[in-house]
Amino acid sequence: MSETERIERLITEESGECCAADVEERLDTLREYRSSVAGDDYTGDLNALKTLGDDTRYEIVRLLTAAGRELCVCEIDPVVDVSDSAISHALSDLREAGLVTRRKDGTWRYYEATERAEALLAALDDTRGER
Amino acid sequence: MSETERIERLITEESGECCAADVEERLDTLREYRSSVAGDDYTGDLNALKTLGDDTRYEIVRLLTAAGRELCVCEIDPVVDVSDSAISHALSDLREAGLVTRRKDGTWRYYEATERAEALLAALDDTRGER
DNA sequence: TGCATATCTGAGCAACTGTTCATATAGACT
DNA sequence: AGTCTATATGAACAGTTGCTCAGATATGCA
Repeated sequence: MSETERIERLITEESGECCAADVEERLDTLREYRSSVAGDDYTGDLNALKTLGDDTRYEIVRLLTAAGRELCVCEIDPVVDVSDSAISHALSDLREAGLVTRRKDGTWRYYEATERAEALLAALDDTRGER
Repeated sequence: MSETERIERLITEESGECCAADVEERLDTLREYRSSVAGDDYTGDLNALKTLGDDTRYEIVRLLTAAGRELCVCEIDPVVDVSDSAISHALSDLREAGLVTRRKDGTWRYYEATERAEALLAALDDTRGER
């Protein structure tokens, strides 16, 4: 059973009849949707989602936005329950994904959530409980 | 080097001086941020992010929103380059995460992106290229 | 009832990911 | 220079994840 046949069957059921041209047209439309997606570069989007979609990193970003200000690494350590090293790794990943920014001050490092991170959390907040 | 000492050192540098009460206050504030985060149930948020943060599933959701209408599984199959089974798994995960809805019609299954999925993609679109 | 088709489900495996431990870097002070 | 401290980095390992393959559902129709 080829995909062409399945689409043909679908169109027949939907519209009562279907010729080869209809199948081609439908496939073209689908490929167009696909290429409009693949055309742009969504590597950054995916990276942001992958990065934020981890318990530790998500918790850190929530903490930063709850604080509403930049936090020093040493302020994050006592409230997030993994090793200093894990937090450092997490912050580094978040920064690379464009979800936090870093400011140096002496040996201290201050991290703050970016607009992108806040936009994603807001999108989640706005749609919680939907189905 | 305890975390208390590190916070004490930070406050001293920030404000010139620091007593035990200052340290406690700062830690309380941080724990408050933390509990305001841990208090709510973000399981669903995390699940949505984890689920959307995968190449195949992301591509399917982008395809659905590009289409702007529900699509039959047989319309997704020909343009997404994994097995039927993988697509079925992906759609099932997306549905469980509240990112797509399903409508049955005979043996056909139509899937459509939810508001939540659209909100997340919009957040990404609105903040692309930021730093 | 029996067959064909559309989609789903579970097992198994290769690939990836997050954590910790050990160690490195870099700034501040002596 | 040497030391102390804050954070970062790399390797290694355990746990997780996504894919395919094989087989199961379930709907429509003869």
